Amino acid sequence: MTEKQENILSAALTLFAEQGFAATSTNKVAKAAGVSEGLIFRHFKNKEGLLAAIFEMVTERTKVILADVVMTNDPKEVIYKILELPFVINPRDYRMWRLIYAMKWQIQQYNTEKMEPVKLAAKNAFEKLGYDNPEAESELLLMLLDGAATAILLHEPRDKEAVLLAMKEKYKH
Amino acid sequence: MTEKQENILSAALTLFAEQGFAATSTNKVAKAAGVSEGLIFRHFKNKEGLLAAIFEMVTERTKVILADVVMTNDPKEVIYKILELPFVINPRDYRMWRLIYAMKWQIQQYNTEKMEPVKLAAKNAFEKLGYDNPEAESELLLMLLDGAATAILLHEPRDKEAVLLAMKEKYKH
DNA sequence: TTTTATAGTGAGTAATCACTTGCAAATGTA
DNA sequence: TACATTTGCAAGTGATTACTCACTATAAAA
Repeated sequence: MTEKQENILSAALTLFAEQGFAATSTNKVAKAAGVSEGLIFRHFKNKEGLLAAIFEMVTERTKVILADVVMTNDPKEVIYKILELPFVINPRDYRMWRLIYAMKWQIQQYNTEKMEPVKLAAKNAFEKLGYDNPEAESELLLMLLDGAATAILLHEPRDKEAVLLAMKEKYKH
Repeated sequence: MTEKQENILSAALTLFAEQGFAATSTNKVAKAAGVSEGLIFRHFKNKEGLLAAIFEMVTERTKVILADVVMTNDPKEVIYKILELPFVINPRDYRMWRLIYAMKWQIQQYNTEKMEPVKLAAKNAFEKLGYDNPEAESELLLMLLDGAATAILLHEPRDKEAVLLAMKEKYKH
């Protein structure tokens, strides 16, 4: 991976996240990355290939982040760790997550699959804790996770700490 | 509002929701609506004007839907009605909501303002019920609402009824 | 009847789109 | 050194883009 390749990926990630994939021309990406437009196609074949490369990068990162949750044994800790996820995102990664969340509405497969192991871990935790309907509870937890992440990425709630506390409260017993 | 104007708005709504605003050409909209391309610009000035007209339509509809929640007095009923919102969406309105939720990531102002009265009603309800931090609780409730709506619009959870039940359970006391 | 206004068309327009090509410079590798 | 490969650029390509313009159709008002 040369420096210019990285520049292209970084510029594309920013622009795709800010303006959307379709609204971002390869010309804009090239200018933002400080390279010729042709180089994008040399390295990534076409515009979709560029998006695919970004998603590959993203998938690797998310695997690392989510691994900790899935490997946890204590059921209550699993739930708490899932709830904490959106609150411990590194602000440097915001553009990455914004891209993922925005693309969800255009491309289906990318997001749901990625969270499947988390959902399974949650379901398992709820089973261990004796919840009435672990399947529904895990579905609900992922909805909450999604909603919290959206709020943080879009309008940064005033008192994040208090919101997290209120969330955990709902899963005390 | 002539029939062709309505056709344009309806076709644009569908296409914008399915493929995104930027990825939908005015040519496509005209063909789907069965009118000449020029007519779009006669009635809506430009492509953004078309989007603005759609959002105006949408804003009127949401006002009607949300009015019922805001006018409710009993605090527990307010919370339940907010939670139920995503579950009682008319499937015919799915494309409308998908467009709104997708556009959230490109245009900021449209969505947050619209939910402000709901958030206020929720905060008021939590205050009446003696919750520790009504501000944080109302923020959390809106996150949950957002997450639930997203799940329903994107991948239609298996047992919606059970999820709603689990949600209400969290606000029993 | 003439005028005015609105609704609608279809063929343009310049600009921008994703993408290709030919060629030069840099970088390995023997 | 010589040669092969990769990296990079500039200048293209045809297709598509949002939008304009000159024009017609309909119909109500003057």
